[in-house]
Amino acid sequence: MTDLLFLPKKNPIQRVNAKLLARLRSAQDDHLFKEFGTSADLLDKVFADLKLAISAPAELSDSPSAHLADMDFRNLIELVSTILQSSGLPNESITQQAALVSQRLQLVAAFSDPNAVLTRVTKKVTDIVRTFPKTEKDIECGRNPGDVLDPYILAASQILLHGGDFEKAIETTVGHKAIMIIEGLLGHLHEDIVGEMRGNVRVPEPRGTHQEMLDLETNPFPGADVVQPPFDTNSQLRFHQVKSKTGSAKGGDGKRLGEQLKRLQDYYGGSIFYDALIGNTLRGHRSRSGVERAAPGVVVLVGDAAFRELTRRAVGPQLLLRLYQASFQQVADESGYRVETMASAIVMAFSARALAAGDSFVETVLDASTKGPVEFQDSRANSKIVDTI
DNA sequence: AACTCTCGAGGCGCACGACA
DNA sequence: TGTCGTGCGCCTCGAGAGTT
Repeated sequence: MTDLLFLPKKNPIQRVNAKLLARLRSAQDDHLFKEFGTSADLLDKVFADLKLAISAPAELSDSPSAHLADMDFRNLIELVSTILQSSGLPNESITQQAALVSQRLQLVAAFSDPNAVLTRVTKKVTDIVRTFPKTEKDIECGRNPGDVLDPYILAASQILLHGGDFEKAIETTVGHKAIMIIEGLLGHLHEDIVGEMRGNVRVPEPRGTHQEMLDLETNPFPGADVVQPPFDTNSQLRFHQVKSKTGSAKGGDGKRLGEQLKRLQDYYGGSIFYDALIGNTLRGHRSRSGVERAAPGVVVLVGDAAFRELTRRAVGPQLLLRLYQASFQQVADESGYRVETMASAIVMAFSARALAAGDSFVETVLDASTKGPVEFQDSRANSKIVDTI
């Protein structure tokens, strides 16, 4: 059994389940400066990945790898262009190659295995895009039978937003639903991707019962999304709760999450962070005070400041965008999903139904969203729902 | 195995009290 | 009186637990 480095043997973190312990241990070695001593080493790796027969210029052998890895994307492209030029690459291909090299460099800086991450993200996005609404069934009822299309919102959208145009209102409904699906996707994706970055370990909470109970074997880090084990004698064990935006946490969440973070700190030591990736100010933060009250000493971060701690790079937001853009484009090309196409098909279905019932569109939605057998609608007639349809 | 239920997550608009 | 900080409710989905 290997112990985690830079932490006392008696720290309970040494006794978390073996699989997780191994991931924590390997994260301790997974750092840019440990893999690449100099900027030249880093650039040579990128050239090799892209099968370019070019070597990094000698002067980069004197600069640490972080120098290249932390360059702003535009400056990086400029530098790479110069290097490619002096390497004798034909002028016409330099712009494109410089962009490719720079993108790859940012990915290598962020992940030890960028290809695997890109594949996983693309698969996840593909799966989610498949669930975008396509038929009238998809917008009439969510996956929970209780989530039906609101006919009053639909009427408001038709009349207030689209000058009475029903098809436009359906487009908005389809788009709104798709956006909500995307919100859910990205919220989870951020946590996953940040957890896969160098030096980090993603620690999802187990589902089901006892989600909040700390158990070294089954649930060692309740309240943390990402754990950063120390990478040298001067660094600390760090626990992060990661949110997309400051407003994501609902009332009471700050308090609950703060209590959990506090418990982790009391048990394992180290420092605790409450991060929101998107946001440029702490003003208007909905749960800052809640988390601070419950966990005095917690570090609350938004935007760049959060990315700096989570990615240990100066260009964290760019790293994430690079990955997403590559993946979204690929999935869009394959799926060909268009809100307008879906909406017009859905309106045709509604139209047939309204015609059959001799009603207007919204009227049929109103019926579908409010009518049902009494035993489905009245708890007095329904001690236990028996689906008889 | 397939379906349903349940709980908690996501983001946002809104209300309300504190404060300048 | 206007702005800010903070928490709640709404509507959505995901996924484990429970049921058939």
